[in-house]
Amino acid sequence: MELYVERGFEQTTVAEIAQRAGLTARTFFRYFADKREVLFAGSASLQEHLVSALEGAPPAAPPMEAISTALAAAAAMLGGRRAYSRQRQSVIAAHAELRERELIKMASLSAALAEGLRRRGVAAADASLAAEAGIAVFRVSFERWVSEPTERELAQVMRDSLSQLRALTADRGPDQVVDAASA
Amino acid sequence: MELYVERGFEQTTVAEIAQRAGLTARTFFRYFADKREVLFAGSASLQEHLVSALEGAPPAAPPMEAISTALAAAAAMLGGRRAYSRQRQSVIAAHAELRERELIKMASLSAALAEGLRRRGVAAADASLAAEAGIAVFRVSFERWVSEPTERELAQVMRDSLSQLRALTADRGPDQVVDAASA
DNA sequence: AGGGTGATGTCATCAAGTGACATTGAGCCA
DNA sequence: TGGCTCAATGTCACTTGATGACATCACCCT
Repeated sequence: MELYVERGFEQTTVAEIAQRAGLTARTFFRYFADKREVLFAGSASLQEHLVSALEGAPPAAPPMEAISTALAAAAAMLGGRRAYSRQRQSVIAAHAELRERELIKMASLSAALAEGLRRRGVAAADASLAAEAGIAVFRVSFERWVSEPTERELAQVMRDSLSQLRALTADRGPDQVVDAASA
Repeated sequence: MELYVERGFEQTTVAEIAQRAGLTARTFFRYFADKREVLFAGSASLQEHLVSALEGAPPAAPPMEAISTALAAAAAMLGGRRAYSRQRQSVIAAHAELRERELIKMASLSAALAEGLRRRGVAAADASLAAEAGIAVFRVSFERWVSEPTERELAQVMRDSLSQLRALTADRGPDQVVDAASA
């Protein structure tokens, strides 16, 4: 991480990372599948937390409410380290390869949430859609949280984004409003 | 594509691809930034189509309606080649590196849609959220369309998924229903 | 003490990707 | 016709990422 910040991701070689850690490049690859993975080491534990939060939601809660519980757990894990998150995010944002890796982690998160929902008895179709929507909220919220100058809490940003999504999907425009009124 | 199907993505080398095309590896890299990009050559044109469909939506249409128009355009482009889409999808699904690339293409699509919405006068926050939600619908729909045995049209799957998302986000569970009734 | 076990190092090798420069060939113009 | 230009392609050399095979070393257990 030090090296990535100092000289950029592409400009730092695995040999250098290993050297600074007092190890060999070969050893590096025994701990990290590739050069990018260093920045995503914590993502597995984040995923576990989200899933277990999902499991802890009231059984009667509808899918998006359960997702909201999971998002709150995410906020609790990440919300305390805004400075670090900013630094990490700026490294990732600067390199397409890293953004790719981040996206696949998000996709994995989405899949895990969908599976968690299915275990709660949610229909498969609803589950993946709700999970995708939840991840969309996560992504947008996190980005806002690190980039906004205001010091709004991550959990709050997430709640706001979710209700914003609700409003957006509910808004079917003038035509549909007329239809609904005449129905 | 032939080689990727024949022997898998990792097992085929750029030298082999170039040889089958009657070229040199060096020349391959003049056409494709990397080995993965071959499978995503058409994505730029897909993105252009979606954005111009978005621009063509009625100015008064709310964000998600405009997004829905763009999704219809996507369905029109892709809906006719289910067999090819299946083959391509199976190659991509089998390799994490390819899924990464696909995800970043989707993210690029999302960013383009968000920008298109902003040009329509949608607030930035709404725009990115609506775009993300739209891409979520796209992703889920496409996956269903290639994997379902039924021969439902892609456009239809997309419409169904979108209204499903509407229902999911609207469902706030028993508590909120009571609140709403007492309000 | 001796032996197993896990972490690390060493070496060799392959494939991805890139920069610098040479070659070819098609079209064009005086 | 002869020569020029320009784009596409080839050739070569090199760096780096990544992996397999095998050697070593330190430590723990009995």
